[in-house]
Formats: sequence, C-alpha cells, structure tokens
Amino acid sequence: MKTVKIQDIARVAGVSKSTVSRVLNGTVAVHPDKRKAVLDATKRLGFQPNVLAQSLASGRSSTIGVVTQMIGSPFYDSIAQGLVAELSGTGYSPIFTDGSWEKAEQRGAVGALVGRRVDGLIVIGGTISSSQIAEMVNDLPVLLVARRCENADLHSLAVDNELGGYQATKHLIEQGHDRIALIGGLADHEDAIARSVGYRNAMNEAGLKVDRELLVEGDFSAESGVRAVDQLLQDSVDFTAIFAANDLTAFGAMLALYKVGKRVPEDVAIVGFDDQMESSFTTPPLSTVRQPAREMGERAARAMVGLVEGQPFESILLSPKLIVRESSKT
Amino acid sequence: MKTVKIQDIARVAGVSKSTVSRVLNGTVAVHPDKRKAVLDATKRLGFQPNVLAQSLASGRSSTIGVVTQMIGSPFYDSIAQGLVAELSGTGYSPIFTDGSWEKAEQRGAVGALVGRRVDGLIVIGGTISSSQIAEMVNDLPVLLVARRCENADLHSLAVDNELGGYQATKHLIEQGHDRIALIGGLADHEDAIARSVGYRNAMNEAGLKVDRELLVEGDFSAESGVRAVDQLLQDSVDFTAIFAANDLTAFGAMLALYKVGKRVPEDVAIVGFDDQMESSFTTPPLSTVRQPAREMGERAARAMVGLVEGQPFESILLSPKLIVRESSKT
DNA sequence: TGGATTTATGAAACCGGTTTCATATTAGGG
DNA sequence: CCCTAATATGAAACCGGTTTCATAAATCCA
Repeated sequence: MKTVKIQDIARVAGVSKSTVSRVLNGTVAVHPDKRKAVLDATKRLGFQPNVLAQSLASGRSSTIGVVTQMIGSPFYDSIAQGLVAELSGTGYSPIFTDGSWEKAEQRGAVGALVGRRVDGLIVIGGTISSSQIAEMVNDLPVLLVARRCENADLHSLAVDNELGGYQATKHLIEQGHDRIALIGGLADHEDAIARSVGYRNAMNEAGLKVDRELLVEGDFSAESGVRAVDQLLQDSVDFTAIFAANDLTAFGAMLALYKVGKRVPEDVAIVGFDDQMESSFTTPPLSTVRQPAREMGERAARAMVGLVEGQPFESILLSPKLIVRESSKT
Repeated sequence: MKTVKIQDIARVAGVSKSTVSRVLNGTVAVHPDKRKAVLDATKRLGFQPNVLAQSLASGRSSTIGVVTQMIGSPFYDSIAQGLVAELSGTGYSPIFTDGSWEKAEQRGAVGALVGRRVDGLIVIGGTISSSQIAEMVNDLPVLLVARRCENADLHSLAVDNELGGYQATKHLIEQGHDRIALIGGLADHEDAIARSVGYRNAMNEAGLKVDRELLVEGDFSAESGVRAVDQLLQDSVDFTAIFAANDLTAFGAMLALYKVGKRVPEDVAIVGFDDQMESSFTTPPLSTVRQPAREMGERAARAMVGLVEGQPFESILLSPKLIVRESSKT
C-alpha cells in the first residue's frame, strides 16, 4: 500500500501527467471526457497531492510562518488562536516557531521559516529589530502584529498602548482618584513603556504629580502584582487606585489587597490592561483596557492572505477600548 | 539577488553538488580540503537550504502536524504552548490545523497534514474516532493528547479525568460537605463525562445521595458557571459546595455567588478543574484539580520526536493532582 | 610490485509535482 | 476546399535537493 501519485492517475485515466495536473488545477481547458476520466481515477485511487512537491515546483508553499512569543501574557496566545482559526479553510496553513526571549533565537526562527519557503511571515511581538527582519526575508511579505514598525517595507497591526494607558488613568482620575499607583510591565518592553507614558500624560494633564513612590516595577505576571502591592503597603504609600500593566498583574494585585482585607473598589480601585477572558469573571469584575487580541489574530490572518496574493495593506494602529466594570466604580 | 542553491556552492567550491550535500549532511567522509572549501563557500554565500526540496528528496519533512481544538478551554491552548516550546530547537517544526467542532473538519485537517507529508501527527482532543484517524494516516506515528485511545496502533497521553473528579469531590466531602452541586461540562464531552463519573463514585462511596437537583448543566465557559449558580439559587437548592467541570466555570460560579453576597468558602466551597494560570490568583484562590497541561504538551513533543526516530512509546495515563487553596477550606 | 579492496568523488537518476514547448488536431475563414 | 489560427495534449525540462551507481584514485597485503 503505497501512496498514489499523479503518474498513477495518468496511467489509469489514459492520459499524461501534464493533463492530470491541468485538470486538478483547472489551469487550462481539457476535453470533458478526459477530464471526467481523470476526476474518476483521482477519486477511485484516493489521490492526495504531495504538497511538498507542489510547493517546490510552483514556488509557493501555501504556508504562513509565524514567530511567536511564549512569554507569560495570554494576550499573545489569543492572537495566535485568532490566526489559526481564521487561516483554517483559506488553503494556507500556519507554521509556528518560537522566538522566546533571545534575539538570536528569533533570528533563527525567522531563518528557519524562510528556509521552509513560507509565502508570508507574521511576527507576533518580539524584540528583533524590523530592519533585521527585513534583510533576512528578501521581499517576502511580512506583517508585525502587536508591535509598531518604523520600516516602510514591512506592515504592522498594533494597538495604541499609549492611548490605552491614558484612557485607563484618565478614567481613574475622573472617578476622583489622585493617588494612582502604576504597576509597570517589563522595563524594556515596548508596550509596557508606552502604557506608562500614557499614564504620565493623563496625570500631567490633570495637574497631578507622579510621585516616584507610586511607580512600582512588574513583569506582566500575576506574582509581580502581588509583590507590587505588598511593597506599596510595606512602604505605606498613600494610594487609592492602581493601574496595572496587564490583567494578570491586576489579578495578583487584587489578591494581595484581599489578603490584607482591603476591598476593591471601595478602598482601592483597579484597572488592568488586555481584557482577557477571565477578567469579566473576577470578584469583582475587572475594569480594563481591551485589546482585541483574537480579532487582531484574525485580521492579521486575513491581511496576510491578501498580501500573499498581491493585495495592498496599510499598517493599522488600533485604538484600545476602556471597559469599565466594578473594580473601578466609585 | 536570488536565493543561493547547492549548485552555486558547488561551483564556487569547485566540487560537485553531491559533495556539497555530503559535507552539509555529514553522511560520508570527504577530503578535508574540499570540506573546508564547501564550508567556506556556504558561509560566504549565506546558503540556506530549501527545506521543501530536502523533504521531497529525503522523504522526511521534519514537520509535526498538530490538530487543535480551538474550543473555549485554556487547557488545550496550554498544551499547544508546551508543544511549540519543546519542539523548538529539535529540528522539527509544528504545523497547526484547526479541527474545530465538526468531525468532517477534523478529517479535513488530518488529510491536509498527511498531504503535507508530516513526519508525525499529534491530535489534541477532538471527537473524530481514533480508528478513523488510523486509516487515514497510513503507518505515520500518531499521538493523541488529552484523550484516551482504544486503538492499539495509536499512542495516547491523557489525564485520568475520572480520578480527578473523584479527588475533588472526596476532598469536599472530607471538608464536611454533603450537599455538593456538580456543574457539568459539555454533555457529550468525554472528559466532562469522566469527571462527573468520578463525582458520583465519591458521593456513592461516602453514602451520599446524588440528588437530581444538585446536577446542573454547563459548557466549560465562565458564563455557564454564572447561569448554573443562578439556577441553583433560583430553585433554592440546598447546597454548601460546588464541583465545577473546569476552572473557568468555577470563576463564573464564584462571581455569581459574590453578586448575591454569598462568601467563598464560608457559605459555599468551590473546587474547579484544570489549574489554569489565573486560578491561584482569584479571590479567594481556587482549589482545583491540576492537569499539567503545559507539561503534557512538552511530553507529547518529546514523545513524538522519539516516535518519529523509531523509539517506542507506551501510552500514558497521567494522574491529576488535587490543589487545595482557600476556596474550599473550612 | 602488482592485483584486490577500499575510499573519495562526480554523473545521473530520483522525489512528485508544475510549466514550457512543440506538435497533432480541430476549427475558422475566404 | 485549402491555408491559417486556435486548441488540446504529450514530452521534456525544471524546482532544489538526496542518493545510487560507476569510476578514478588511493590503500592494502602478499
């Protein structure tokens, strides 16, 4: 029981390889009789084309390379999910490679995908510079997701993190808070920095001073939220609200507050960032800045298919949306 | 600027294609001088082998096909993450196809992967029968993850859901509860059924009656947890504890209880299932049955690489582990 | 020192398709 | 009815590697 190839069909149908290929791809017209013979043989023999051979011959692999970041945030995972879901049924398959933290590893990931002759490349987050990517890919369409891009050759689909940070902070200010602590994300992470800039802008705009003691480091993990609140309490910092770099951090902060008997939002109001699935089901439900992660994945998938097929694409900077739930209501 | 191929290296190094291939793969010894010449040329020209061509010629694609289930539960996603992480650096790349809910679609997914000549197939969950998979893959190694398998040709790596359900329920009983509600998962979902069987076993063993009113339907979503508790309250069912089919459902249940002023665990104790990342940071932290999802993905990746390279593998049924946190402490 | 092995290497076949090119056939037009 | 243009089809080249096979060179052993 060996795999049936195009030649077998040709023999059975009494035609040449070429004709079989033409029928299967519908590239040019073939006589209805032969066409039928080929189709019958194909079905009878249970032919399944060798995608590898097809790709090699045609120069198109029907594959989209994806470089992922397996760091904590569920945000990236949702993007990946959206990608997989939207790509299924388009004829293209995603092929994933993990770029973890190291730039070297990310370069390796890009290289591996280029070696696989993917038709397009999607890079989710990541720290490798866009010009570096550009010089590796050699005219392959590239889409950076969840990340801005200064390079004109590449396209990007990102969320305005600065605006999000501004929205969250402004909301807390409007709720009457003026001592708002910021639990930051990774110090060198582009998104985290943008969010904290938004925080500062909102504070400044409202004429509020950003005390150094209100600023606590975090790393996007729930644990760091716990640590941050513990530290704030230990330093007996005066604060009535928290803007956390992401929802996970906010979860940790809420837990730490709960442990010492502080109530949310009565004693401390909290706003997170991401709006991950669990956020509307915490006690109390968490106010947050929604990043349409899954939708971004879906849009990225569609955009990439378009790019591969020659359609143009304009880089997009999506606006995040403030979702007010109970954790920040007065 | 065109891609450099093996023939270019051969020309530059003054040898034949064959020799270049031999050097690059280290299959047989070549003269040190030529070897060096080839290596130099390779580096200088920035050669990147065409994986497609390699695969076609060698018959091995260095690719592992993965059929995913994009249904709600974060459990499946964690498995996928583990897979990606562990596979990176092994020389194999995972290629994902979504099998969503429909069996037809799952067959399509398997077919597409077989057509891509993957070296091995990993199916995460899914409802397509294992014998059906077996007849499509034609001696390809197959590993079913998060799912039992009766078929001897296939391998599986699963968690004993029944045991988990038993552990959770028994724990609640030991905490003094005898009116324990069960919020089920999808009615026709293998895992959900197994967990409820475990629940019944524990109840029976303790001589407790399983009232029909204690059993509420769910669908693994947080929303269904909310609905279930609302229903229990509306029907004024007498219960002091809840075993939820998964953590997400438990989150919803906790929120619904919070809304009506019932405290966890004082008024109602709760145990979930999965131990997803957020579970230790809910207020209060959720007791749950841990499924080592990420680890399962990692093990699956290792096992599959082994299988592809001819090593044997014994199907594994992992034992879940009860994690007691505050949501179920008396 | 010479015949028998072993070893390194290039030429060519092959993997399974797609696509160009040439040809046999049919249709079209005056 | 004959010559030209359009059309269907098969042969062969090609995609970029791996691998078999044959051969020239080197090594071995008596």
